[in-house]
Amino acid sequence: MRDAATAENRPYHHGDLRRALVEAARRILESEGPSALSLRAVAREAGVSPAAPYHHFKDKGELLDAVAHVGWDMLGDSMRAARDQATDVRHAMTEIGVAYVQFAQQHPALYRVMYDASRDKVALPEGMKSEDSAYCLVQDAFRLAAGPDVPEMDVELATIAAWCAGHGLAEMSAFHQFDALKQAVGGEENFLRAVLSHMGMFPTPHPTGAG
Amino acid sequence: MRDAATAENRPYHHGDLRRALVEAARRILESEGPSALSLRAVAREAGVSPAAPYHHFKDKGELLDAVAHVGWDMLGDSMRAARDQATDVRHAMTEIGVAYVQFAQQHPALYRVMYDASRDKVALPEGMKSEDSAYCLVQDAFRLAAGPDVPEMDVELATIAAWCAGHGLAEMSAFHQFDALKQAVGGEENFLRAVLSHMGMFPTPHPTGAG
DNA sequence: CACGGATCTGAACGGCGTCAAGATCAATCT
DNA sequence: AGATTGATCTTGACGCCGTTCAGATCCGTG
Repeated sequence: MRDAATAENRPYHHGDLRRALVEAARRILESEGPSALSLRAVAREAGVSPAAPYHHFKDKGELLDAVAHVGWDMLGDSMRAARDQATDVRHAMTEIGVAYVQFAQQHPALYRVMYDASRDKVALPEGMKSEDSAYCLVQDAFRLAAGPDVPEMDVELATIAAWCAGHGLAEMSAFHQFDALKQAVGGEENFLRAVLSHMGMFPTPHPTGAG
Repeated sequence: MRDAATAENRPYHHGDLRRALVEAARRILESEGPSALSLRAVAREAGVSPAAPYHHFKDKGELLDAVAHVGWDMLGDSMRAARDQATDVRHAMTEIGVAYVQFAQQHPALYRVMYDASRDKVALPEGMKSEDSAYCLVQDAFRLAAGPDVPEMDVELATIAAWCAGHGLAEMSAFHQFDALKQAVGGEENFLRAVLSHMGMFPTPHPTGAG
C-alpha cells in the first residue's frame, strides 16, 4: 500500500500514479466536497507536483472522467445487489430505484461528478450506458417486468422515464426544504418510497400509508 | 438604455450597475455558456472594474443567486402560460411539465445556474418555492386535478414526484444519446410527451401512439 | 460650500489549469 | 558493461480566477 505517501520516502517515479490520483480525488471528494476538487489538490494529496497528472490524463476533465467511471461501477453494483435481493420482478424496479437514490445520498459529491463529467459530452459516459452497465440493468428489469407483449419502444421510454425520475429525486432529496415532510412520513427511506410510488413505474404495496 | 457601454463615455458612477451586472451575466450565459461566467467576465461585459460588483453583491454566489432569481421568474411565467392555455384541469399538468422541460432546453445555461445556485443552500431558492412561484403553481395544479378527497400529503408527494421527474427529464434530454429515439417518436416535443406519459402523473390522450 | 457616504478604480494576494524545459530513472540495445 | 532512449516527474512560468484594500470620484445633504 503505497498510495498515500509522505513525498519523501518515495522514489522519483511513482509506479502507479494514475490509480493513486483517482483514489486521491475520491478521498478529497468524500472529505471536502466537489468544490475542493482541484487538479493541484489531487496532486498534493497524491504527493506529486501539480504537473505530474498531465502524464496520465490529457486534462482535468479526463481525470474527472476516470473518477466518474469508478462511480458508475459502484452504482451498478448497488443496483444489481438491490435487484437480486428483490423477490418480485415488479418490485425489483422499486428496489433498484431506492438503491439508486440512496447511492446518490451516500456519495453526493461523487454523484455530482458523475453527471458533471457527462453533461457536455455527445455520448453518455462509458459506465452509464455501455452494455452491462447501470442503464441496461434498468432496461432489462423493465423488459422483464413488462413481459413480451409490450413493444420495445415502450420499454425504452419507460426506462428513460424511470431514470429521469430517479435522477431528479436524487438531486432533489439533497434539498433541505423537504426535511419536515421526510419526518412526517417516517424517515428518509419512507420518503423515497412514497415519492417513487407516485411516479407510476415504481409499484409499491402501500402507496403512502395514508390512503 | 445604458447597460452595455464602451467604458469611456460613461460617468464614474454607473447608476444602475446591479441590474446591468445581472443582465451582463445573462448575456454571457446565452452566448458562451456557464463555464465562461466568471465574475471578472461579467464586470468586463458591463464595462466596470473587477472589484465593482462587490459593492452590489457579497460575492460571486450572490450574483448568481440574482441571475437564478430572474430565471425562476421566467420559468414561472412559462409554466403559468402553459397552464392557462390548457383546456382540461388534468391535462394542465402535462402542459406545465412540457413547458418546464422546454424552458430548460431553451435556456440550458440559465437552467443550470438556477439549480447550481440552490444546491448548497439550506432552503430552496426564493423564486422556486416562495408563494406564488413555480413550485406552488405545480402544487395548486395538482390540488385542483386531485379534487378535495385526496389528502394534502399525497398532493405534496405528487408535486415532489412531478417536479423530480420534470427536472430529471430536463437534464437528461440534453444528452445526445437519445437523439435516435427522439427522431423515432417524431421530434423533441413528442419525445418529451412520450416520456412524461410514462411517469404516472402526466396524463395524455395517447401514451405512445404505438399502444 | 464643506463633507460624509456611496460607488468605482488600481493594484495586489493566493489559488487555479496548463505548458515548456530540464531532471531522473527503467529498460533496451550494442 | 556502458550508452541511449523514452517514460515519468519537477521546476518555473503564464494568464485567469475570486477577493480584498487603499484611494479616487461623485452625489446628496447640512
